[in-house]
Amino acid sequence: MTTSGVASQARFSAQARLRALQADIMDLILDRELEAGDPLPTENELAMVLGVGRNTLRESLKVLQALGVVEIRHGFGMFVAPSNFDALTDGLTFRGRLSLRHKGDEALELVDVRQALESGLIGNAMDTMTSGQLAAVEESVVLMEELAAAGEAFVEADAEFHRRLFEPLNNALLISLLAVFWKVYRQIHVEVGAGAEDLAAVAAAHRRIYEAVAKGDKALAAERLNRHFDGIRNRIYQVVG
Amino acid sequence: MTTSGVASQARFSAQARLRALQADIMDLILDRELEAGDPLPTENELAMVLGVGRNTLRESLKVLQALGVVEIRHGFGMFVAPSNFDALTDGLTFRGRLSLRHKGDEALELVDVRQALESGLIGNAMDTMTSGQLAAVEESVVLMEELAAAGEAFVEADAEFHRRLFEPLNNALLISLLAVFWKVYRQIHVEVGAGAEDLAAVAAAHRRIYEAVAKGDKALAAERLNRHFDGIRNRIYQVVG
DNA sequence: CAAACAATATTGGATGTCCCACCTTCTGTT
DNA sequence: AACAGAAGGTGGGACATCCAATATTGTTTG
Repeated sequence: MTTSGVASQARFSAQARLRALQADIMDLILDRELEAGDPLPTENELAMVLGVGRNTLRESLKVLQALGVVEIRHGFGMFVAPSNFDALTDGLTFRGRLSLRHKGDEALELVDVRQALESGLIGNAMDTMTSGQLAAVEESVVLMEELAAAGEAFVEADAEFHRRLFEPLNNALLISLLAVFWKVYRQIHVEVGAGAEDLAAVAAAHRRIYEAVAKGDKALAAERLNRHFDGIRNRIYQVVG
Repeated sequence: MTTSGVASQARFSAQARLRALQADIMDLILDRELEAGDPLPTENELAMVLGVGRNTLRESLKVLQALGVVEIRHGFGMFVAPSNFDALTDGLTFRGRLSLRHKGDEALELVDVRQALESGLIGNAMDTMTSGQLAAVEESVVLMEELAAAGEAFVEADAEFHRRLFEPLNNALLISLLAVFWKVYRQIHVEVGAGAEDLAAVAAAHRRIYEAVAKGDKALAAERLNRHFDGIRNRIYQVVG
C-alpha cells in the first residue's frame, strides 16, 4: 500500500508530486524499519527504486534533510537523522524579519507563544526539578550578572537559563521548540539593533525568576516570567512603532 | 554584508553551503523589500545572480517552499509566500510514527507540548472570547454529539473545536502550531488504528470543557483540558506499552 | 463589437550526463 | 605495528535538453 508509485501518470500539481515523493521516501524508511542512524540506499539506487530522476530525488532529499528526517554526509551516504529543528528556525526567522518591516505581528505572535509555553510549563518543570538542576539555573543567573557587571552582552547565558529551566520536563521536543523561538527572537533582536538595553536590569529580572523557582512558588514564578516577556514585547513595540 | 557570494571557494561543508544559499535567497527578498505575494526573479535569473547552477538553486528553492517562504507556481513564477506549516507537519508526523516503533517517546512529547499550549492558554483565550465565538465552540460540541450518536467518527469537528477555542487569541502562529500538533496526533492515531474508542465519551469530555469555558471558570477549564489530554496520552501508552 | 477560441511566449518540472569533492577502506611500505 | 597513500564509492554540482503548465496575445466568429 505504501511506496505508491509517484512516477505514475497522475495529473497532480507539482507541489503535490514533490510531497508525494517525500512521503514515499519516508514510507520506505518506515517499511524497511530503519531507525535513527541507519543508512539509506544511495541516491542512484533510490532514484531507480522510486522511478524518478536523480536531480528530482535530490530536491526531495534536501527538503527531508531540512526537516530533520535524513542526514546527508558528503562522500559517505545518507542516514535516518535524529531530530533537527534548524529548518523551522530559519523559516520562522525569515517570517519574523519580514513582519518587522510592517507591524511586527508575527514577531509578537512568536513571543506570545514562547511566553505561553514558558509561563504555562514552569509549574510542571518545578515539580520534577532536582536540586542539581536548580543550582544549574542559578549558575546561569550568576554568569549573567557577572557579564552584566563587565558590560558584556550575555546572549548565550540567557538562552542557557531558559533551557535549564525546562530541562526537568525531559521533553526534547519542547526544548527544541523553545530553542527555535529563542533563536528567532535573538535574530530579530539583532536585526532591530536594540543594543542599548539595560544589561543589569535584564540580569536582575532573571534572578527574580530564579528566586521564585527556588522558593517553590509556582504562581510567582509564572508571574515573573510573564513580566519578563512583557519587557521583550515592549522592545518589539518600540521598534515597529 | 548580505548576499555574500555563496559561490566563493570556501571549504564549507555541503550542508552549510546549502543553508547559505537559502539565506542568500531570503536576504535577497529582504534586501529588495519584497512582500508576501510579490514575484521573485525567474529560476534562471536567480541562478545567474547567485552564481550557482539551476539544479542547486532548485534544491534550495524547494526547501524554502517547504518552509513556507516562497510559493512556486508552475508556468507562472515564484512568489513570496504566506505562512505555511505543512512542512513542519510532515517532519513531525514522520518523527512521531518512527518513535511509535519503539517507546513512543516523541509522540508523547508532542502531546505534552500541545497540552501545555492549550491548557496554558485557555485562560487568555477566555479573556477575549466573544459570545459569538463561544457559540461557535458549542456548535462544534453539538456536532460531535450528533455524530457520536450516529456512530460516526468526528475528526474534523474535534479539530474545529480546538481551533475555535483559541481563535480569540488572534495568534496565527499559535493556531498553526496547534493545527500541526493536531494533524500529527491524528496521523499517529490512524497509524495506531485505535478505532474502538468511545465516541460518546469523547464528545462528553468536550462538552464538559465547553461548559467550564461558558461558566468563565478558567481553572476548571484548564483542569478539564488536562483530563482530556490524559486520555489521549493513555491511548498512546496502550499502543506502545 | 464582444466573446470564444487558438497560438505563442514564458516559466517551472524533470531527466541524463558528465565531472568534482569528500570520506572510508584497503593496502603496501616503513 | 603504524603510518601513508591509493582506490573505490558516495554525494555535490553544473549543463543541456526536453516536457508541462500558465498567462498573454492575437485571431476568429457570432
